[in-house]
Amino acid sequence: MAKAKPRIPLSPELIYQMALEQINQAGLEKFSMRSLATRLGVDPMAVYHHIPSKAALMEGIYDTIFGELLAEDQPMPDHWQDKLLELAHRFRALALRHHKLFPSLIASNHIGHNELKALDTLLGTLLEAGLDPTATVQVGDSVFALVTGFVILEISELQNTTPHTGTERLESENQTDFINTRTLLEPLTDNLFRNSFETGLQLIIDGIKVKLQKN
Amino acid sequence: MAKAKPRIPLSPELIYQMALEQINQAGLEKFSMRSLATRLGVDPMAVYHHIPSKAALMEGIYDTIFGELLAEDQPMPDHWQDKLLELAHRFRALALRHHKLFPSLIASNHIGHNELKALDTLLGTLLEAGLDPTATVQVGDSVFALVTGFVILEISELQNTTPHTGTERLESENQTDFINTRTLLEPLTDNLFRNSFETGLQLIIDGIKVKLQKN
DNA sequence: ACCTGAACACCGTTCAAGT
DNA sequence: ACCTGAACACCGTTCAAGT
Repeated sequence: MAKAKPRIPLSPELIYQMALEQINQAGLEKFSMRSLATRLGVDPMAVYHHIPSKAALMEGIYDTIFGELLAEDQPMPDHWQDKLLELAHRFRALALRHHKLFPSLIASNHIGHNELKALDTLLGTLLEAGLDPTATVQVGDSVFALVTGFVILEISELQNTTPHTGTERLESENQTDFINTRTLLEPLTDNLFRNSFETGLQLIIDGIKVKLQKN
Repeated sequence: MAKAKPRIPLSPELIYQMALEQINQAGLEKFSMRSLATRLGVDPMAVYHHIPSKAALMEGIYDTIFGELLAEDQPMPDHWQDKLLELAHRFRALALRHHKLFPSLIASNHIGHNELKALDTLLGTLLEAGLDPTATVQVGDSVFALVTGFVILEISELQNTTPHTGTERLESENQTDFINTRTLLEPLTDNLFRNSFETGLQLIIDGIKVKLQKN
């Protein structure tokens, strides 16, 4: 439990890193400016000399993890479809890696530098595909919405430790209700959202192709 | 500022209603068990005799607002495409009506009775369209993810009072960066997400049609 | 320049007590 | 049965003081 005192003096980057570690280990609920200071081996208020508020700290953390998205070793593929899939998969991997933080990131309304960079890459990819400017923005929003929605869904299940749309939840309901949900869910077992994610991406890609043919 | 004392004694339903009113007026940040009690004209701890914890209170509120989804006067249309669009539009309207609450609702991992009911209706609609069971679940997840992601995006913008993906945000960045985002966003002005939402839904509907033709 | 420590105005929740 | 009020163990943040 004892933490080594930091040889290096405090810096925003170090603080973001330590905060991230703590959230990954103990969860968001246990995370506070005070508990972070304890982990840093420092007075509760020392952090305020580097970061003005808890809100600013959170935004810094969000931007830090978004930095992982485009800083990966693998190069981006050439074709727009592959590029789109690659971006989506990286986003999903990022979200699952930081699943304790992600819901609050999504709920936050601040868009950081690195998130903007990722969005720009997405828009560029759709332009390459041949969409006109208006369509690019609208499809870009759709892709972003789909991917964001999926990771939220998936993380929500992850925390529940119940498979898919709440099978346990379902059992507490009247046996004759939710007939569709019941009959459809039972045959399926694992990797449900992974498969749905791929299906959803393909759905949008097919939709884009329909859109491209119309022009 | 003075609140009338409740003639009716406390009940979970009354508490949910008052909590919802307070959140709509003052926002989630100002909302607390203590401020709620003040509004109810009651001791801070009185609420605990009806609802065991703040977490349970929030879940109750979430379920209350989901109840609005299927309790509307208009009947559901017949054709699966119209039904899907109707459900999506109702969900969006619900989310915007309760935009101060919705991000935390999305982040919450509990699925309530009324939310499950809405999901069941969605799955039934896709079955009617002619999808097989596996496809129904996967497409259902996709629709849910898309719609959820969109309202999150839209609410996030709403709170920013900056149009779309952060135009103000963009101005604080280096002028030569984010070239795609810059050139695409400038010609567009209002109702951006509304249009993107319709485009996204059409994208998925077209994708579903492609899927149906494959069988 | 950087960190400390007391203090302020809050939280959610427990528990014994009142009616 | 239903509500109260003091108390506990926390929060984020301000500010004057230390080195």
